[in-house]
Amino acid sequence: MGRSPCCSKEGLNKGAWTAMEDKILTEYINIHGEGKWRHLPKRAGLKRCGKSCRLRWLNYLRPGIKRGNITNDEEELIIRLHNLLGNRWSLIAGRLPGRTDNEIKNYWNTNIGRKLQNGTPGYSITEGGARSTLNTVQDDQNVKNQEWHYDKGSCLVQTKATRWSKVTVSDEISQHNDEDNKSNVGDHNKMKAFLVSPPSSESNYDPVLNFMENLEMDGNFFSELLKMDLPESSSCQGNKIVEDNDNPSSVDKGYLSPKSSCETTHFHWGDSLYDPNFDFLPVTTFTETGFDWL
DNA sequence: AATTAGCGCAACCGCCATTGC
DNA sequence: GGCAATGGCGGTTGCGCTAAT
Repeated sequence: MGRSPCCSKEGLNKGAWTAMEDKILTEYINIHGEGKWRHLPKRAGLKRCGKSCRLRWLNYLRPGIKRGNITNDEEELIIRLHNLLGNRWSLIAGRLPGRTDNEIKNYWNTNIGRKLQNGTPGYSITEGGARSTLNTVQDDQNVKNQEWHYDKGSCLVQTKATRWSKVTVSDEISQHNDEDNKSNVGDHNKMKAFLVSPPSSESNYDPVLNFMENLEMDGNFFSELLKMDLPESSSCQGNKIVEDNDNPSSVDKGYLSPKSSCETTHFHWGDSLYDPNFDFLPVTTFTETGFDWL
């Protein structure tokens, strides 16, 4: 017996939502909160599928949704994030406050993707980057197993979102940067963060996604992010990787991997990630491993 | 003015992961 | 551990609007 549908399709409205439906849904969620989507339509008196209600709420009615007018900063960030993450719109949307995955996906398909496709000046994508890599391996069995994929001469790609433990970017970052500025070393990329490794069962650990998925942004995030002097994407060429099992891989992209479950480690942008006090395997520099997306 | 083509976007669909029993 | 329910995601579709012919 196959799975039952999420809801009966009979007698349900489809297509565009009416103002009345929006009002009913909004009022119901304001009172009862989100969740229980399957039962929501019946309880709220809506002739809609639960999934449809969820989508309508998340993409349109939810408070704080920004609509239209993707700014240049946002567009640039979308491109960079897409270069790293591929078509993982929800992850990308998570870094753009007020934007939904659907909106970003649409924007990509109708604007950026077309510009890239047409070779519009100023629009490019890292050779062999996440998007192209993902497309080439999409049907691979490994995708279903959430394993890492590597493409010769390209960045690494994880094909599905994975939960990671928390990363905290501490106050020391600003202090550290202040010190750098005072000493006039000219290295504004230095950034100290505390990386809390995932449980040992989560073997596919990646610091970039870890950082991405837990990074909290304030109003200055975009401007600060775009001001950073970061390496070119080509820097990912020629690096070697050492995987969890200590077997060197032939892939060209560096990859940080903890050997075991552990507490907290420190790293600097621009510095080697290897910390003798921490059981990380030796890898390439942090900037060369995964932050070429910026 | 009528028709057609292109575009943007909301919504739907199917698959997969997670959760709860 | 197995199964069903639920939630979430990415790909795709189709409608409505607008510009071009």
